[in-house]
Amino acid sequence: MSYYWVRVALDVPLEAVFDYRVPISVQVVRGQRVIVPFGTQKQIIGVVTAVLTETDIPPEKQKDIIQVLDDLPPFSERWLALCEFAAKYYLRPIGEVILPVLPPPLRKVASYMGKTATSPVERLDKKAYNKQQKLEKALKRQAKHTKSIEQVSGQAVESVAEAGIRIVNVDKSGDSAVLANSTITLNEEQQSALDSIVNTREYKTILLHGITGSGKTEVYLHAIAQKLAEGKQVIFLVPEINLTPQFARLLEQRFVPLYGEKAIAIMHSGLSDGERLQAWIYMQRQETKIILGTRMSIFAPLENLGLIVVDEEHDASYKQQDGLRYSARDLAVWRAHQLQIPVVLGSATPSLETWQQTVNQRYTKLSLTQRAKATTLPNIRLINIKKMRLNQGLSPDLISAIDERLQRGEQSMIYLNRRGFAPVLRCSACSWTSTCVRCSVHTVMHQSSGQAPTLQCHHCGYTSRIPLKCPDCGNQDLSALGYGTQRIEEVLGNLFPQTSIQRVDADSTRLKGSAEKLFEHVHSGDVDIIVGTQMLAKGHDFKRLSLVGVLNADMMLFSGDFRAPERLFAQLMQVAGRAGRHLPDSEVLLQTEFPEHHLYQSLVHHDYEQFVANALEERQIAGLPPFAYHVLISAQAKELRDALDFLKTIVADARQALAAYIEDIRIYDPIPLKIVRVANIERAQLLIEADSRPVLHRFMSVWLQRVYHHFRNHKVKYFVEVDPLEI
DNA sequence: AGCACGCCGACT
DNA sequence: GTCGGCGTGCTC
Repeated sequence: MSYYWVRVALDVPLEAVFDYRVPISVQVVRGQRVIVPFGTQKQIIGVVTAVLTETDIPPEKQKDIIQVLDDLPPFSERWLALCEFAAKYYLRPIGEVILPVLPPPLRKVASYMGKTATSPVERLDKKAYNKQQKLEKALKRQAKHTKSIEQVSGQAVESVAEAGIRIVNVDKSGDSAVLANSTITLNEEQQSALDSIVNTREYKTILLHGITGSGKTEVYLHAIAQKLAEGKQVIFLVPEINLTPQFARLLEQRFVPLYGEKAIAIMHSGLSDGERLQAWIYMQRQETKIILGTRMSIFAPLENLGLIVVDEEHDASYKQQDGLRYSARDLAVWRAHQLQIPVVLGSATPSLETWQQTVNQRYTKLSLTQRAKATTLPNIRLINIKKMRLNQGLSPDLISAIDERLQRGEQSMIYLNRRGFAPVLRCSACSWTSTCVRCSVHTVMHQSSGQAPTLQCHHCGYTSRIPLKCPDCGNQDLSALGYGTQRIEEVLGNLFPQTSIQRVDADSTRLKGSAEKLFEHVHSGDVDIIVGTQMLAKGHDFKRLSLVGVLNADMMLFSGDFRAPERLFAQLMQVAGRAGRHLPDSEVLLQTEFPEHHLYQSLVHHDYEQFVANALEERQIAGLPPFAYHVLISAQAKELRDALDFLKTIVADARQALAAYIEDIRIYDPIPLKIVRVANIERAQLLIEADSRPVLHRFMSVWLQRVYHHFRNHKVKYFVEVDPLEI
């Protein structure tokens, strides 16, 4: 028998490619999934990246593929090129890109090995078919009874069927295309931004810089409508799962009547395997017109894209923090370039990387400077708390401002980025503070209504009861130090006993789906005061909100890395933007000990451009991104020493063996992470910096090959991150 | 990353 | 004797 070979991408962390033998009678093409044997025990699913007429693998090592999976069309060249680029750019093997982006049923052998040995795709199709049959029967039955009613109501009727699927009777004859967009008229700025987007017929990255409330969403929706009308597909990225429901509603309202249910797919990590598979199938069969979702949606296998939208492009959530550490925003720009289509990056506070690209004319900047609704920007006031006596963390100004809102029947929001009751428990007699046994951090005191207080570690999740006395000196007077959302909720409850207070943080929204319910509750208007963390800052449009109080902003001012101010400014702009979207005389009160700080001064004047000019100048002087490029290697081990030694060893190797490459590269000293130990693992990191990205990449790929082959050490695990956000 | 293989100590 | 601890090496 004669054979040929295929190169298969596998989800294994190995810097190698795997060639398998295929009998000539079996057809396999690039982009197809195959089941192959791996090692002595396992069978795994891989993706064919090349078809070969020969291989270097010695014959005794060669194995045959087990099965070719053809339940979906093969992945396209363009899609594979996207994955190949991502693999190369983020310095990972191709299999670690391709397989993890697939819904689990498509990449797990188990889903093909059941009793009936069918494919999960077929099973889902069958299920959908049965549902459809059941539905049609039900509709027929219903039609008999309700014929007369339908005649009265005339046209499109929404009906909820037994099977739980919503059917929309599409009225194809009517002028619903006009209807879909005519609901809101654009102002001049919005219109000209829209024109600029929809008239683009080639690659262009457009920064849509619009203050909160300036109606970016409306511009997106109009642009999407236009591209869909041209028969194109659209990717719409949002930073987090929380934001998908509200955008889904908007998109469904406008586009389901025109294009049907399947036209909109949702994709995020909160979906079940089945839901993800279903969305993926519709996409790969090109039935989807719009994919709305979080970062993973940038890998949507759509073939006829006309536009990519990245909302809140500055948001750190676009960067994946484990596995393949990709930036969905950056891949969006790459994909737009590949396809020669426009990509819109929207933000009120663009990242410095994006802004700098508009300065050097690589990206096009479009600005929305007016609030779409006729409200003014909130007045931002800095409360100098340096010499002020606070009442349980709250300044008198803030308390009376809240009181005022209560009198007027308006909503207030207290924002503090710190969940729990108090950040630490302390012994008033000795120096004991509550710390985690597994991590080098303080444990946080938690105490919410009716529940026993606990100490929790926010890094490893370890939870314990509150000690009755100090473990060091036996003193019984332990005090909760500082304020978290739970404590502020309690304080507000005491100050304003008759009011309805809702806390919104990771703890109050822990259960699946409860976040959405909670936000609905807030929107319903029954809530007078909202207390919460950054979950509140993003996207939500609270109609009755006219006061935002910000409590611990200073904490972020000097903490963390060189990007901390940028993040803080974006966060504060965003949270300030919650106020006064609908009500006049709205204000933001920010408690700070440094009111003269230029960041706060820019904030008071709603002056992002001043802030960004300042920040860019600082970055340029310091030789930091966006004027330089970073790669970060982090190492973990039981003992910090081992992690540091590993990093020192590979640096020494680079200096010795790669002297030719290293000339324009700056390698910093390995350092322990600020939080050295998490879950009993100690961590260190190494920053590599260069002024040229190609130079940095060339060096890194050569170096990492050496590290992989010569310094594998089972005591130390290491990760490589290109363009790290936190260093 | 898994998984097997292999070489040492503790237990029925 | 054998169960199982995890160091070492391999996966087409």
